[in-house]
Amino acid sequence: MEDRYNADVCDLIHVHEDLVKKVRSELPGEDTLYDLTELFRIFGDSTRIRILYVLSASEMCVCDIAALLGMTQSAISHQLKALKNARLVKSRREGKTVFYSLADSHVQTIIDQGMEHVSE
Amino acid sequence: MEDRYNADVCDLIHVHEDLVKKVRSELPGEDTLYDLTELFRIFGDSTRIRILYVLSASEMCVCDIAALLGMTQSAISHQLKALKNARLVKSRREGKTVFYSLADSHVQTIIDQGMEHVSE
DNA sequence: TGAACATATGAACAAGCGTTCAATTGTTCA
DNA sequence: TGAACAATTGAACGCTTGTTCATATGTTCA
Repeated sequence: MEDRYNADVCDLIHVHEDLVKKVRSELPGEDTLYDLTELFRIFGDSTRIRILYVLSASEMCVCDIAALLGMTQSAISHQLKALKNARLVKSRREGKTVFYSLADSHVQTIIDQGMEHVSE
Repeated sequence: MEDRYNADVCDLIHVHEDLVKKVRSELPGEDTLYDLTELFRIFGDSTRIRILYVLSASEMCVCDIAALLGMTQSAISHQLKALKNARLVKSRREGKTVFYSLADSHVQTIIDQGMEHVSE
């Protein structure tokens, strides 16, 4: 918006101007930032985390996941859609049944890192 | 709740009983699951992600962060509190100023993994 | 084709969350 | 001490979001 980045906020600038420029230039773009935030937002729900955990053990159909987690089929289906939009799970239809599984290895890695953090 | 895990949901069980037992036993406990979800929920906001990005470049005071991101001091302070509760940032007071920085290396790792996922 | 099952979808409601605004706490220095 | 600045805090307001309920789509098999 403005040139002097903090003209109307701080009286004193604590960081060096060149550092500010560096940070500014290294900040990811709007859309990348949006994607990244959206990704973590998807992880930030216990139902979805539970689903991911279950799928890390085995591919599974909607109904089995619902049963395993003690939730309605509809709720699980809605969340699976969100997980699929975020490309965290993929699906495969076999007759009437749709099997879901983890999309790639990043999912497991991210969860594992999170677990490491919380269990310190 | 019940013994037969899907008595009232599916007509047909698609996964093996022993697998179900295995998944059930491997599911983290309630409180661990809560902590993990909470951690990712904190990452799932663009303001907080931006703050973490900024702090990955350098420790910085509240006012500088607010200026850099073009937001109010109050908004940033509220989010810093959330980040601190999640042990993602730490703070250090120097006179009137409070400097914030990333708490440990997990933060960077988790963000990096997320970035890898979204930029595929 | 039609009944039965599995999944998906849309609308609606309640709960949770981020920002703002106003006020307070904490610190420095004249 | 009191004025000035930095940061924190609490209440309130909109907006988002997860679940439920009802309904629709898709598939199989008699």
